Amino acid sequence: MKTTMRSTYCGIPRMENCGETITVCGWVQRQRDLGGLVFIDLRDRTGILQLAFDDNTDREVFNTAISCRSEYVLQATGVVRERSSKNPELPTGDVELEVRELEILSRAETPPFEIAKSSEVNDGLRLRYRYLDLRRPELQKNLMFRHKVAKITRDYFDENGFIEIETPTLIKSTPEGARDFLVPSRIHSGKFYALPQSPQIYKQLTMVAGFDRYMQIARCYRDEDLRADRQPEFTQIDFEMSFVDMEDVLEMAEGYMRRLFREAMGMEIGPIPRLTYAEAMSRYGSDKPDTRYGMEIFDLTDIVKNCGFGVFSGAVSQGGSVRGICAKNCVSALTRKEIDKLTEMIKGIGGKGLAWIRLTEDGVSSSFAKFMTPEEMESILAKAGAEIGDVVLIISDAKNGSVLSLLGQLRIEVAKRLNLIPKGKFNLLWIVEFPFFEWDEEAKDWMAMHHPFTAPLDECLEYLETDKAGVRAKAYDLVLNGLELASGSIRITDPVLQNRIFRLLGLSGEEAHKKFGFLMDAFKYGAPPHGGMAFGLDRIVMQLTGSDSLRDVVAFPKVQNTSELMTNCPDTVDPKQLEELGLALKAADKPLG
RNA sequence: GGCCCAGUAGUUCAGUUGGUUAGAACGCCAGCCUGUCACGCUGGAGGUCGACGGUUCGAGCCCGUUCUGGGUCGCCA
Repeated sequence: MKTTMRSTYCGIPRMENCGETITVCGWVQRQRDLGGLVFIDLRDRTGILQLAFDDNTDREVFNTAISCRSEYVLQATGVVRERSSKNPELPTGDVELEVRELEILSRAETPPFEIAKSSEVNDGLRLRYRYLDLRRPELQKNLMFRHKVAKITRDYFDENGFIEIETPTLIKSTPEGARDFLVPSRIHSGKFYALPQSPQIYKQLTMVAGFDRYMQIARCYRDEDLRADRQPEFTQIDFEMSFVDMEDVLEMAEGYMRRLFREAMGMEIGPIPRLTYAEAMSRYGSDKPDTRYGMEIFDLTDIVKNCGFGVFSGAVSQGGSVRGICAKNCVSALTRKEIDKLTEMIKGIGGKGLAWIRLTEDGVSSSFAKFMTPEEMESILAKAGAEIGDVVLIISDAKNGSVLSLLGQLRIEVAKRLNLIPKGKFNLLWIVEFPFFEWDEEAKDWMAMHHPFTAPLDECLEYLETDKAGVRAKAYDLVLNGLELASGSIRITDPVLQNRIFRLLGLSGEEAHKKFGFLMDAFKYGAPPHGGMAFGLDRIVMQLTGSDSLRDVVAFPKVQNTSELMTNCPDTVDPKQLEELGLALKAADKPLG
């Protein structure tokens, strides 16, 4: 084979290059054989260039062109010339390459699916042939954008004095929160490493070590089930700073977002608004609200606490609440049938039902009006701000938290169904003052909502023991269009306070020492106050590219059952490997075959 | 672990109440064609209807089980 002597990319040539001799390499997007005339669209990661062959073309070159099929890899040398009929669809559409030399570098079988711009092919098939799927311009664009985001990220943190430090990926398992992926040790038979869920502890130790500002684009692993916005292995933009409090971290993160939007998107963003967790929950029923649309939650508890509708008054008397949302100008879209579907959805996620009021030109219809006095209905509509054309949806439950989270999900569902979500809009939002503790119904105990190294707000220190529900943390999330983009906190550096927290979380001194002793020890030797956060790189890229799934921004993603279809992993291993590790598999519960 | 959706040609899909030899478009192969760019025209090949079992005189269609893929709840400190 000839040595490759590419002089430029396919997407580059323009009118001003006419007359230049160039060499391009790429894949055949399409070959058009018109008889005495052949065109080949040659594609590389930068775009498409038309190769032209006619009766001035060398006979042998012409015959080679005729034999070219889709996805052959070619090297073509020729002269750039103006086209006699131009193609406004292509950036290179004013020119073509008058080919003098053509080499087939590699032939290709007919691919299992077309490498088309908008090919709607079964996901499984695409993933089995991911290397072909990745030839599609959208995916190439996404991954190149991802590279750009990573580049901007490193530049930003570097310019702000951060040092990228790699932390280990074979670490000690700390079975709290998400499940760890485990890696058996050969040398220490019966012992295991874990893959990190985040570099949390190590990055804190870099602070103790005096690096002052750390960052890492770090691969992280969680052995939990997948979602469209969740992969078992993912990438965090992780950073940590010493001698700071919350404001400093938020400012650094905000600067990063401003830089990213400016350089990657060409957009200027203003100051990022803040909501407390409590406010976010009561207004949006979510700790990651999508503020691109309104439909905020309002409270009807006081109005209906003594009303004749038992469902409402009963919920209130059991300590619960009655709240609603108002869908403006949706009465024609939200038919009785549509509301029935929403009711089903609410029941599917643990709700008891959905009460509604529809305000049409012909009057008010409602699922519960007959139980209410006219004055009560009047007050409800006033509170809802409802006018003709609106639909009010109301949920009651004996548990406040359930009412809010159900309405939060309903709000999203209604917005999706009615297309209320504006496109091309990026709403960033800080959520601050997260609760420190979270009641775990299953364990019947208080757990750390963020992680146990999170510092409580100074003013909450006095009632850590007495009012756990009221303790708030120096923890913060950054939300973009209803998706959690980043999360972080100021850490505890006082060993006394840390031990107090461990006790409150039900960790004995002994247990805490076994799990985190090295961190506690480290803090004895001069720990600077520090804090930081971590962004989800995959999620940032997903949002900024307008992708619906992480799969569109990860080169080789896993599917829902956490396997990877191209390489077919996970897979069984040789018994010899197991033996070396001192592992034996339990017999399958069900006989095979 | 639960729930919902999908699976018919290489791909995307249609397929009537269960009734003859399962169709279309694109792709593929062959021939023709000098300005195409989703080239055009003519012809052709290509199917275990995801798999297994059941009901029936007869199943792509009905029933059961199962596999695969997607979404989601649980889960994700």
